[in-house]
Amino acid sequence: MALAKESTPVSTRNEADQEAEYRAQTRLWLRLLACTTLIEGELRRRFREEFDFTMPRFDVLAQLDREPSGLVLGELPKRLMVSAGNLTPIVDRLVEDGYITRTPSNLDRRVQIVCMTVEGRKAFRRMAKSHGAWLAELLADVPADRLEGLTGELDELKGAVRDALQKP
Amino acid sequence: MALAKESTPVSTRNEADQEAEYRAQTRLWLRLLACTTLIEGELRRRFREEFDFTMPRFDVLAQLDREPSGLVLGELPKRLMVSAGNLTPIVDRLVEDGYITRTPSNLDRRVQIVCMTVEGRKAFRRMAKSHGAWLAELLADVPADRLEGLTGELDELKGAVRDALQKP
DNA sequence: ATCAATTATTTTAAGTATAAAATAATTCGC
DNA sequence: GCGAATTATTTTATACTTAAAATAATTGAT
Repeated sequence: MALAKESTPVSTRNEADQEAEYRAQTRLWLRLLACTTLIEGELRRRFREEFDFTMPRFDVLAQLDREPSGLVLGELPKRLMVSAGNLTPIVDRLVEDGYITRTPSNLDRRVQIVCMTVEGRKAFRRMAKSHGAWLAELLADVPADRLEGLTGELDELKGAVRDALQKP
Repeated sequence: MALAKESTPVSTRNEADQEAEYRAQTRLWLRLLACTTLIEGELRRRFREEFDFTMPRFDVLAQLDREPSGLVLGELPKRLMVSAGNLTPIVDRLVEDGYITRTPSNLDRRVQIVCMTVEGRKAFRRMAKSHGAWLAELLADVPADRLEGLTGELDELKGAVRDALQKP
């Protein structure tokens, strides 16, 4: 019988193999986490220092920048993977600071529409430019051809995880 | 001095290339962030549901599990990338719940030594086993040979980012 | 038209993250 | 040994996350 290395049924695999895969999966997860926290921490720090802004605040502006006519408030939590309860004070403060406006819809008075102000748009563009430059600085040593490949692999990883979450 | 990196003189690269690399870098970062938050969110949720435990609490136990004779309290923030101020209540509660002990050192009474209790060790092993199984479930669709390659690439990415942070 | 069910949003509460300031103990030069 | 500097830890303050409960407006069935 041939020693099929791939797709061997789990029942016929010895414990050592199982353990090895466990370790490989854990290593992958730890690397992923390390890379993300490293970059995220630096971006967050710079946002705070340069603009007194947090990432969620920036993310809200980023969404609104793509919607010149504004966005239904309830759409933001869906797009940003942020809970609605958490969004409220963030939007409150963005309104207070003059970056966005919040007005009730005429069609459905439960719904509120948030829209970027002119100054908000200007401020966002400035921050987005810095954001891009910071990322370029942090990723400067990653060869351009590697960027694409890694992005694709992460895309597949995301799909695999999402599928696994769908199953049960 | 310009903000952007200049491994190739800017003058010889056209703006479109520059923009393309910016976009590729941003895409990579967004994928990285998406994968991590997806997995992290699921692990966090299960930890809470199954064990009423948070990731930082688990991480502290994971560190102590490798140190049978205990660990100087001040060592934990360094290893876990968690601030000392934040660690205090976490350790407080682990002590309160009987997972660990905290005793002043004889040699240096400023220093406290934290050590896992027998029950703490047992509880940790149980949780670690679940953690491994959850990860295996989430990463089940990632081919074994891809695991290694991706881990290696992320290692290089981490190194590149770390180098970039060192420079200034 | 009215009332229960649905949907949108806000509030509340407990926990965690981060940074800065405060407190406490120790070490080292003198 | 004494006292300033260092180091360890805690406290404080602000912000964010999450889930659950509360509030408010609208829809749909009768």
